[in-house]
Amino acid sequence: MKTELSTVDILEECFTRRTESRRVVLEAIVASKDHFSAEELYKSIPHVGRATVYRTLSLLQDFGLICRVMINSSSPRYRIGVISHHHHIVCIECGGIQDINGCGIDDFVKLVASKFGYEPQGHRVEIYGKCPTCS
Amino acid sequence: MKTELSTVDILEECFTRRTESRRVVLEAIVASKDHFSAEELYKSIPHVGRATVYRTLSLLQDFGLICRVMINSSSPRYRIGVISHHHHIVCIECGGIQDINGCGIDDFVKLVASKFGYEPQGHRVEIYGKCPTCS
DNA sequence: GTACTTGCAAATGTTTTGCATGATG
DNA sequence: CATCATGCAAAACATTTGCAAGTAC
Repeated sequence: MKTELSTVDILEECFTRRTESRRVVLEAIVASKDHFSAEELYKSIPHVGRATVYRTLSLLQDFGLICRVMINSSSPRYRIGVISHHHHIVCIECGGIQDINGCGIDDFVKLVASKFGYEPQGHRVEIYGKCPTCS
Repeated sequence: MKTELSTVDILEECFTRRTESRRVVLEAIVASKDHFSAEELYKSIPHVGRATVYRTLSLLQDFGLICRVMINSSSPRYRIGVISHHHHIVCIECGGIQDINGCGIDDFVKLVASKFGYEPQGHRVEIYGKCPTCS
């Protein structure tokens, strides 16, 4: 599974205009190890307006390059990853997020959805618990 | 599966004081068919202050009687139910939410968590798709 | 040059807080 | 009657929008 994102690729493919501001936002996102809030992102990059940060986040979300996760705070946090087929395991102690893939989740979801007559378009599976380090 | 909530029971068990405002808030929540936002709830009940609505929601969440779900809007929505073991299927068309239980989800979660060395404390599974009516 | 982007500031929306007043046990 | 809860208004945040100026293509 390669989540490697080339900022250049994204700039080329997703936006109609390649701009310095977007490049900076993208780099900050790619550099972020874990989840972040819009405001945190904004504060971490000087010289880029708040509105631009929010607008870029919104676009990236539309393109499915980042996704929103709700941990415990009231405001949403973002992280790199596709929202529509999203599953991770969250540590309630340190807040760390780890991807879980290839655990038969996709099949499981498909099964459950069809059981309810739904046409599955996406899913989100979040498991909360203490990670090995914290427990 | 009985999600039957007696407002009186809740008033008795969860709060140190039984008040009219809390009763009204609880009734509005129980009466709500589906998910709702804090603001919607506030507007639906006259004579109860906004702060009281938020405070009551917060308390009920602590008690695990309601849970927050993020659909697509930016602000969180609430619905009756336990957050720690929560799974539902959401229609992306009409926004309807349906509980999914007894599909082996608990076992599945336990399996995945242990695979990653996590001690599972809770989980959230959301499946998105079009419900039979909307598709 | 045209259309898309930006940054700012203001508008909008949401949630929390301080505090005097009122209700509960 | 002590304590907890309320309602209001203000404060604190978070997000969106309007718009003139700047930039990419």
